[in-house]
Order: sequence, then structure tokens, then C-alpha cells
Amino acid sequence: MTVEACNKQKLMDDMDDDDGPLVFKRSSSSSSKQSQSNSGTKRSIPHKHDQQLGRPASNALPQNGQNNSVQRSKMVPASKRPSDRSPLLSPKLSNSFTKDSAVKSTMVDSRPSTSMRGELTSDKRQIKGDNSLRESTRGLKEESEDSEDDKPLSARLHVGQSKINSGNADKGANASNFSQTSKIPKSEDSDDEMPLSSKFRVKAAAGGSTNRSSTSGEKKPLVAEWGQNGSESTDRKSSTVLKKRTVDSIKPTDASSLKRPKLSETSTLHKNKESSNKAEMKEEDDEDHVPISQRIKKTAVAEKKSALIKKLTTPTTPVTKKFNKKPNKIIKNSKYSESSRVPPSSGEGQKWTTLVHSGVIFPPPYKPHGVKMLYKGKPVGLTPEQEEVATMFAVMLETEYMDKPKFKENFMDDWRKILGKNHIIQSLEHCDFTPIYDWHQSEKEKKKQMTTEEKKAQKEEKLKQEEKYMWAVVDGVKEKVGNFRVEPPGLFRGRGEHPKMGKLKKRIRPSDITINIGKDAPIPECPIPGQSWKEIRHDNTVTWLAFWNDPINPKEFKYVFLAASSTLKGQSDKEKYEKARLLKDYIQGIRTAYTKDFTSKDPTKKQIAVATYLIDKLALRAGNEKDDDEADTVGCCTLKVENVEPVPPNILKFDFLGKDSIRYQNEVEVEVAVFRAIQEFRNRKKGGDDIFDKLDTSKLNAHLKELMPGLTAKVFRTYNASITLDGMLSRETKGGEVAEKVVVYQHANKEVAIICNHQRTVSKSHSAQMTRLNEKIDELKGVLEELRIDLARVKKGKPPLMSSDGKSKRSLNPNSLEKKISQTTAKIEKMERDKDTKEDLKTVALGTSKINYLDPRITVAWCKRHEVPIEKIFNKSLLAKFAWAMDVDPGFRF
DNA sequence: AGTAGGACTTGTCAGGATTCCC
DNA sequence: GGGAATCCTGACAAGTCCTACT
Repeated sequence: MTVEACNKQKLMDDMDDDDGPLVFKRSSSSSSKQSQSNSGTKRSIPHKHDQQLGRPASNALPQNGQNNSVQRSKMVPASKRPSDRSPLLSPKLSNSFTKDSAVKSTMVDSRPSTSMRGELTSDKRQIKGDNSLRESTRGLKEESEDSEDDKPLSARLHVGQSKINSGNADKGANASNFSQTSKIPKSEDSDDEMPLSSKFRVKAAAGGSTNRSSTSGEKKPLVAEWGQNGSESTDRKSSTVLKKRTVDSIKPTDASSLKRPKLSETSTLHKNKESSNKAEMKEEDDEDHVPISQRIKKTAVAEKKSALIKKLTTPTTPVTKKFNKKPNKIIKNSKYSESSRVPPSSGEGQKWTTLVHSGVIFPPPYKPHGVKMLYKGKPVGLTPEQEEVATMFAVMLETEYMDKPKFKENFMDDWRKILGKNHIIQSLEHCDFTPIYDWHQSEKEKKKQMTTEEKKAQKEEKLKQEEKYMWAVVDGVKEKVGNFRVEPPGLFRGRGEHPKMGKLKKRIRPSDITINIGKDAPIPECPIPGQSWKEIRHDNTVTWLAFWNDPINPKEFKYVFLAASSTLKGQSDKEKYEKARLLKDYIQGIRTAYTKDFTSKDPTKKQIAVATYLIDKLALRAGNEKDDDEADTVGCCTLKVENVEPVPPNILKFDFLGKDSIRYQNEVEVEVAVFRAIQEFRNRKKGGDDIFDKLDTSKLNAHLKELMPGLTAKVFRTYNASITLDGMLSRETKGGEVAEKVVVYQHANKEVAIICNHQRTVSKSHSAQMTRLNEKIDELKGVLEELRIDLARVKKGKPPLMSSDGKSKRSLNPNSLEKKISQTTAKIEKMERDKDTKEDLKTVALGTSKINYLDPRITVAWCKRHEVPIEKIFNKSLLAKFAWAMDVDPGFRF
């Protein structure tokens, strides 16, 4: 533990120094999704002529070089229209500024300067901006929404949040702890545990952290209804009945079970769950005034930490399985004897003891179609091998890749190798792939036209062929395999401006594949006669079942792993969240330490401090070094001078391409010390030079590990995401319908997605869908108006109005009319909610954070507390993936 | 200490499956 | 019943981070 004790006065001084406001601005530029040079340019609709490639009519494509996707987000009706919601709940509404406004909002750190969290947290921020502007724009809902859509995700949240905290100021409660050590358990609602980016909303409602005790949900824990592990799962379909191991059973030493031994009990005593939960809740109620982290007995905390530390440094001791809740599959008279099983991760990095599987399945060999493409207008015959590659290109005619010279160049280079030097085809310019494209389209159409029976038969046939590859037996437990299909050959579709896009991804053969399997297991038969596997290994320290070298980048690998629902994956998932939870106990000290180092004389220390601050505050990725043959993207450690522009007095403007070439744009007001440090790091450097020249991810992570065992840069992302969800759910869930609670969840989920910059392309049909919705709403409003008139007339004894087609309507009694009116009103409200939600989420991808960053136990516990069926939040595959989290205590807090 | 290799997680999208609505 | 909307899943690209080697 190298976090040094912090001198309180020194901190205060630092704080005074940096006492300026934190500003989060929206940038005025358009969509933050990607930023390729040609981004946003709608492609014209050529047909055969424009590039001689025979490209048919095409649609405009999204900016990151990928096709638009259909609307994917799950629409959950909002409980209220955004305009009716508290502005505190709606970033969008609270920031109704016009598109062109350069600085949309400003947050001020209004915290008393005596706050210990001081310059780090900036937790009490206020809108500095012009009230009248705010007022005047409040009415411009539609415009503001539109303008919001043009904002980078990263900026949206900050802006949105800015209004949320107008100066509540109960910081500093933990000040006395602050200087002691970096790992002081503290109040769960302490701002120190909140992501810096979302702190300012802390304590928006009184007793925010304690509302878990106030819901009726506790009376009837849903877990009982869901079943023990919540995963009904595909597993049941399996022909062989095997035993399902649970994560808890594997990891009896798990931190959380140490922390709350009761949980395990609860899960075992299934029938008594209700009462036991009640009892637990009562206990929690009694302790409501005590922060959760302090409720845990100190020894338990110590144990938890030491357990984790141990896990992180030494292999876990094998422990006999303690519980075996609701085994999904049990092999009758199995050869997989239970006694022989050892929990994964036991022994020296051992992940399994026995492993049986059937290897991988290969795509079918290429079937030539014989359709001739044109070269200089004349049909050209191609060998099947040449035709196969031509077809790969032809089917991509309608994609944005056709606008990328690099793609075409790489394709042509590789195709030429197959065509041979003296082939008639010498230049892509003169190629017309339309005949092949058309053939492909007609094949697609034929497939579409197949009858349901034919489709079903085909599906069954496929399933029959694949069934045996779909499963592995790990330590006697049947588990789903993730990606058992070998990738078919194709053209590499690198994202962004990947230098290798368009290159031929050659066909993978058995001789390319290394199989990993248990020593005593039968070696999978090679599915292609006459060929054999490259190598057979029996390495039980890894979880992969097979791998081959990436044909595009031969020094990299493609692995076959178990599916996300497998115990092995679940276990590592749980460990990930436990590590992030542990960070909660250290975060205060870590922030103290890096704040101190903002002004360090040691340049490396100083860079580490500033980088850690950015990772903590903005949830940036670590930023590993990249080769020249990869897309030019950056993360924190690889930020270039040109990616961060300091704007005095203390604003940093970020603009860079991150993972998947997704653009990150954000303007953030930072500590003055950080601002100065960044200015200094940029001094005497060119635009393309690294800001953090003394730093790389290994140095940064090595440093982080000194602060907390197992801490790496990415843990901050998990931590920030999960603590944000936990906090928001806790603060913002009020009573009401399930649908309203689901909206609260969506809202929290959305904020996390914004923090993590999880974007998606707007669906092609979005605007059409919105138009249709508006039309329907208008229509219903017309109906409503008519009903009201009829009611008034009927009450006066007059007949109802004529219907729109001029016929007279049946006279209804007032009661029926009133009923109709309320039904129609409800329908309109629902549609308005749907519309708002749809608009709200058109550029935000909620799924990624749900799958990767949000501790599922937060969600499960919240569902239990508020009687929200978990199926409203998790789909079938998430339920399977998070089976390990399903029996969490309703009182669980991250 | 630096680097490459290796193993695993995170991320977006396409397209199939399912549901909704007329 | 059929088409559109929506949901879900798999594919596979692109990250992170650990470890072993030099």
C-alpha cells in the first residue's frame, strides 16, 4: 500500500488552488459517432457508372464505416413525458440549448472550500449559465432534443447532470478519514464512491441511500419466483442431463460471501427465502443510518480484502463444493464423477480438471455460381477460387467500404495474387461486379421466399449438424460453447480507417487450428476428411477450447471460448465486479494520492497522477500502444497533443477516436493543477506527439496495483458504471407502476452509457418511425376531441356528432364515453412516452454497459426491492449470463 | 525494463427471429 | 396473414492486461 497519508491542510491548499468550477460543455459539432474524413457524407446513388464497380443504388451509411443497424434499443414506455419529468431527471431537458451554442452549460463547483473532496470531486456543481437562456429554451423541447442528438455522448451527461446539483453540500463528512489510509471503508453514499463524473447529484433526495428499506418489494422477494439461479436456460434443452455448477459453489472464498455469509444461506434455504430476506431487510433497516460498508464488520472487510488479495496473487485453494443449488444437469451414472471434480481456478492457475468437447465446425466449401462479372464491359470467366473472392467484394458493393480507397486497394492486391500476373483483369477501375451482386440479391430473395416449413427444416438440419459442437463438458458440467463455428473466409472489415481493410481473410483449415482438451478426453474428429488438427494441447490453465492465428494479423489469435452463460465466464465476471466493488473502499485514498501528485516534481509521477485522474473522472480507457498496421485510435495513455486542447482558465477539450474508431468529444472543466499539468505536458511537442510521454499502460497499471491489489485502469470504468447505476436507482426510484420504474432504470442505464461513450448509429428508419408515431398521436388526439364533444352532447341529451364518413354514430351512454376517453388518453400518453424514449435513445447503446459494466446484482437486488420482474430488464441471454447474480440479497448495494 | 506473445474482455453491427399491428 | 417494427444473437473486430522472454 503506497498511498501516502495526506496532509489535510495541504489538501485544502491544493483545493483552494483549484477551486474553480468544473465545466462540462457540449460541443457544437454534429454527431459524435465516429469522425472519419468522409463521415456523414451521403453517398450518391450510382448505378454501374460512378465507379465502374457496378455498385447499385445505395443508402447513406453511418459514419464509422459500418452499415446502419436497425433500431435495436428496447423501448420501454416512460412513465411521464420528459417534459413532465423533473429537469433533474432529464439531462436533455435540463440542457435545452440551441445547436449552435458553443458553450451549452457550465457547472460550478460550489462546494465549500473546506470540503475534503474538494477539487477532486467537484460534486456540487451549478449551472453558471444564463437563466434566461435556460428559461427561454425550456419551451423548445423538440429543438433541444435534436440539438442533444448532435452532441457527443460524453458531453451529454455532463451537461445534463450539471443542473442536477445545485449546491447541496454535505461533502466532507469523511474528511476525518481522509488522511488516514487509502482503504477506509466509508459511507456508501459518500461522494468518494461516486464516479467523479456523476457526483454532483449525490443526495438529491433525502435518505437516498436508504430507500431500500422502504419498499414493499422486500415483502415478496422475487427471487423465489424466478427460481434459484434465474437461468431457466437453454441448458435445459440439452440432451444430456448434467450437473450445473454455480459460481458460488466454486468460489466459496469469494469476497461477497465472506462479506455476507447470510447470502449463501439465503440461497440455500430456498423455501425460507422470503422470511429470511425479510429478516435481513429488517436488520438493514435497523442499520439504515450506518453506511453499508461500515455495517460489514471490520473483520469481514479485512477478510474480504485479504481474500481478494489472495485471489489476485495466489491461486485459490480448492474447496469442496458447499452448495449445489438446483443443478441444471446431472449426468446419471456419469463417467464425470463428482468426486473427481476440482473447482476451476484451483491449483496453480488451473481453470479446469476435465474438459471434453467436439472441436469446431467449418463453413461449407465454396460453391461456384458461374455468374460472370464484366471487365471493360465484357464478361470474364473466373476460376472458382477467383470467383469466390470476387463475390466477397461484389456483395459489399452497397456498403460504405466502396468509398474507401484503402479497402479497394487492399482487396485488389490480394485478389491479384489469386488472379495471377497475366490475368485479363488488371485494374479494379474496369471491373463491374453487378452481375454477381444481382445474383447474390436474388439468392437472398429466394431464401426469403422460402416457406415456413422449408425454413424450419433447414434450421433443424443446421442444428442437427451443429448440436455436438455446441457443448463442452467442463469438470462434468455441460456448458455451452460460445463461438464453435470457424470464421468463414471474407474480406476484412476493419473499423474506422483500418490500414488492412479489404484484405482477404483466407479460409481456415483444420491444419491451422490448435485444440485444447482434457488429457483423457477423446480428441475431436477432424470434420474435413484427410486433414488433421495443427496441434492438440491439454492446458488446463487456460479456458480456450481452440484457437487459430488471425489470417489478417498472423501474430494474433482467434479463440473459441465457452459461452457467456458458462460457469467459468460467470465466475470471472463476478470477480471483475468484486474487484470494482473493492475499489470503492480505496477510491478516496487513490484520489487523495493522485491529487497530491498533480504538482509532483517527478514528471512520471505527475503524468501518472493526471492520467489516473482522467481515467477516474472521464472513464477513459487505458490506451495501449498500437502498431502502425492497426487503426489510429487512442486511449488515455496514448492521447496526443492534438487530442486535448486546453482552454483557459481550466477547460480541456477532448476530441479523439477511441476504441472501434468511435469519436470521443467532450469539454471538461478540470482541476487547475491538472489543467496546468496538461499544458506543461504539451509544451514543446507537435500535434501527433504523446501527451503522456513518460507513461504507458504497464507503468500506469503497475502504479495502480500499488494502490490496490489487482487494480488496473479498466476497473475504474466498471466501478464508475456500477456505482452510477446503484446510486441513481437508489435515489430516483419512487413508487408507481412497474413501467415507471423501468423508465428510471433505463434512465440510469442511459447515463452509464453516456459516461462510457457507448454510441450507436441512428437507425435508417428512425425519422420515418417518428413521423408515423406523430401521425398516430395526432389521429388519437382527434378521436379524443370527438369523444369529449360527444360526451358533452350526450350529457345534454343530444345525439353524438356524425362520424368522419358522414354516418351517424351509435349513441353511447356517458359512462361508456368516459371509459373510452380515459382509454384513449392512456393510449396517447403511452405513445408519447414511447416516442420520447425512442428519440432519447436513438444514439445511445444501452446494451453494452448492461452486458459488461453494470454489476447484475445491483439490478437484481433493485428488481427484488421494487417488485420489478427481472425479465423487464434482462433478456433471456442476460438472465443466463448473470445466473450467478440471481440469488443476491435484495439489500445488495454495489 | 522493455517487448512480444498470449489470453481474455469489450464493443458494434448484421441479420435472423419474434412480436406487433393492421 | 403479411409486412413492419423490434428484439435477440452471433460474428468478429478491437480493446485490456498478464506473463514470459530477452
